[in-house]
Amino acid sequence: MPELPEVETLCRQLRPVVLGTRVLKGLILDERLGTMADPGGKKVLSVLRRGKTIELKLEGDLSLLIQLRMTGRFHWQEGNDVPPRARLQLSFSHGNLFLTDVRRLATLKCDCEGKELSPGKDPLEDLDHRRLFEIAKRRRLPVKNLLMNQKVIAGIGNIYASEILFRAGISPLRPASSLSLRDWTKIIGAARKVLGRAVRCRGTSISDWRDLFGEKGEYQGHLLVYGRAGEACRRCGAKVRRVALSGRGTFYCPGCQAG
DNA sequence: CCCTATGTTCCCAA
DNA sequence: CTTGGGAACATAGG
Repeated sequence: MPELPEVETLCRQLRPVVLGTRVLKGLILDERLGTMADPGGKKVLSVLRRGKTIELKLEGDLSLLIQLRMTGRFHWQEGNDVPPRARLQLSFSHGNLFLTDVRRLATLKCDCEGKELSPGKDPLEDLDHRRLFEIAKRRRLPVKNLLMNQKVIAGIGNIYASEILFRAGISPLRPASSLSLRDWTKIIGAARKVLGRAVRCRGTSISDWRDLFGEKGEYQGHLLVYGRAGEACRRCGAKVRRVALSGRGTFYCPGCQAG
């Protein structure tokens, strides 16, 4: 479920809660998650977002890298009740951090080497239209698929890709190679606007996304095309269309995104 | 039974 | 070797 704004929301909420405090105990509750070096007794040094990955850096060069994938969620609970579908528990003196996950697709990687991750560029920081143009000019895949390539841009998923392209006025079906430098400038501007606002709204809760404290986000009220197939475009009144690209629902307005 | 679902990775064909 | 698409992963809901 979580894309950049949802993961960023979790990181921002986690920091004041766990930064500088000590993990008392770490428990893997679902074997499928894999193994983890014992985080017991270690202080949380930083909480970082890299694309859609959350990195908890602990003392002793121990990093926990968590990808929530489709249905992974973090919960902070002051009591010791284990929520349903819990897969990971980190206990602190003042509460517990749980990872729950209905579909069990989330992953945990434990890195004791202190290695740095190298995902794509972050759309809220170092995105450069010239670089994207160079990457795109030899690619024939639809521009939406390139936007969702985490090695190119880290953090954009299926919901925000449609929203960003709508705001940029560019059809998601266009081959990446057909975009001009100016098109990429528009996309970067739209991405910053959409993602920035979504972060301030604490994400999009159209089905089951909830933040660290179980609260819904508010960006679902700002969606202009995602999930609106057959409804009138809020900008031009044309019917919003849904097509499938690589099996993913893709929404756009044929009026506003003709080119 | 069918299809859909906010993600990533593996496999295969071009 | 690269590119891009589909299946798989696992589960729920319409």
